[in-house]
Amino acid sequence: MDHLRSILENEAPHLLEKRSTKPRKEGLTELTNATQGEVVLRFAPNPNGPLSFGHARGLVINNTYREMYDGVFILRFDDTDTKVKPPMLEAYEQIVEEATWLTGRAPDRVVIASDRLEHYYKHAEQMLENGFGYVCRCSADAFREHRQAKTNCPCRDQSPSDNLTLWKGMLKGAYKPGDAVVRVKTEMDLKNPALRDWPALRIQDTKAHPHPRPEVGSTYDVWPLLDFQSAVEDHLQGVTHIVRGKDLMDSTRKQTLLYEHFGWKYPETLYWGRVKVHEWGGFSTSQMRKDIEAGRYDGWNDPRLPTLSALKDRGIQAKALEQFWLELGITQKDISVPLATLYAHNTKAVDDDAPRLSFVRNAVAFKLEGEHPTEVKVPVHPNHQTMGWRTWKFSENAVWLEADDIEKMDVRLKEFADVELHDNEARITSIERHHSHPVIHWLPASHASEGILLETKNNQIQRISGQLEHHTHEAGTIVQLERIGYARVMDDGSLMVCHETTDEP
RNA sequence: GCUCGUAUAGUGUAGUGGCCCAUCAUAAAGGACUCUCAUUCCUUUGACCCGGGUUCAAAUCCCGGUACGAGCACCA
Repeated sequence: MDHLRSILENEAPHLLEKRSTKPRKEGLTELTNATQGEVVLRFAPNPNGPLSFGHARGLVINNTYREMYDGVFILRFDDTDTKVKPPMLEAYEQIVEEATWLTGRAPDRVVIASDRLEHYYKHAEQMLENGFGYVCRCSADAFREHRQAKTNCPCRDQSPSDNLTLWKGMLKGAYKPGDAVVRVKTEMDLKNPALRDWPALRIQDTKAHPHPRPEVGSTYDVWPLLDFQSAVEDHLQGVTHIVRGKDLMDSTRKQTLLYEHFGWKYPETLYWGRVKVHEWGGFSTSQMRKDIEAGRYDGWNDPRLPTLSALKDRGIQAKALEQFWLELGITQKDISVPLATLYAHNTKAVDDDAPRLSFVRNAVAFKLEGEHPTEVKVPVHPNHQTMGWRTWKFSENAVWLEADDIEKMDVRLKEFADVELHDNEARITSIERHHSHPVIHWLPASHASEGILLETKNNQIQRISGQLEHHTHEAGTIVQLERIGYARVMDDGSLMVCHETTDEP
């Protein structure tokens, strides 16, 4: 082999040159059967809480396809469970706002499932009339045995008119939750047990568990299950492509069977795998809700929580989230990603516009000794002088230094002077930079006030007090604290570290 | 248990039989620039789960194994 190579090197070196590599695919993979301008996509969260980090994937991917194909993006609230995962009234509005923030535009259409029960009823009736659905009065346990044994349950052979009568009974409240359910007829010997005569609508006690939307409240007792509601709604809205988690694969199969009964064409479907974040592990809206109610967290935008609002409050940009999710793309692999990747995107999104600011943690006062100018000018941003200058005038010779820095004897006060430190005195040895002393950040007492820096570390919120440079940045501005990192100015004037760090276990 | 799905550097990802001694990002290490431990730039390290088969040719196709994940709810 080596011999051959040496021959080639002499005789035909061009054969050894690396050929140019295939261009790397840009953006998301093409959708199958997609026509420009005719793609309809939807993202359907349960409004049982505000959006979390994981939801951002659905929003970003669907919205990106919408842009690629000049299509329609529907935000749909699948709020058909009032007991196990009850919707939260405030979440409806918040989710629309968060989706708009993340994608940079409002959804083309907002659909609320609980507004559309009549449509689902109508299709349930069609199903019963045409004999591909039936009202089943078996208990869940009894049916489970039929499912396992591949045997028909006694209700399966009822005539359409019997089914319709029973259905009217369901609507009138003749049955309690669990006593009757509408099933879609498939085959009881299908290979996948999950698909066998799956349930489409059930009864919920909305007196005990009213729907939180006042216009719905306790009006209805018969509610569709996700597989049915989603399938019918996708058809009604003309959805052409569905991108969703692979946990819903069986749902697709169930729904395809239903579509065949109705004679509809099922949308093209793409799946992604499960995503975990190293720092958070798994997370669920229901669990977060419990923890908040138990007082373990301080509301939905507690910085320790992986909600979109918490991320936003910490200064994570919509652009960074978008880049992050697009980079992961759509694979069915279950993955675990570090937050560092998100932070890298966020740094890129934020750095150019982040004014520099000095924050001296655990500040220690020093007296300045020696000749020096009466003011110092430091740039707002070292790479963009157009952003202006910060001017610090000395009204007294007092400066603040960080506790961790004062162990060093000789330091360079950034942009100012070389000093020697001892006994809370900082003696100026030179204004020009003569030595390679470590450069530290600092503040003149006349330009600093008490400040608080908030940082989440190891799932704890830490409040670090110190001296903060005077500034006029509005709440919401992302600044860079010199030698510390990016932080967001909060409403109360404190600063929140954007990119949390975790100690190695 | 049954059903379905997935396996490429530490983490993600590109790759659809020959442009592959495998792409890009991120992380790590080193360096340049810099009056920040920032930004920017450069360099280096580092991977096709295992075993068979098909083929002139396999990361790519087929079979088997293994690992991981999901579904088997009158949740979404």
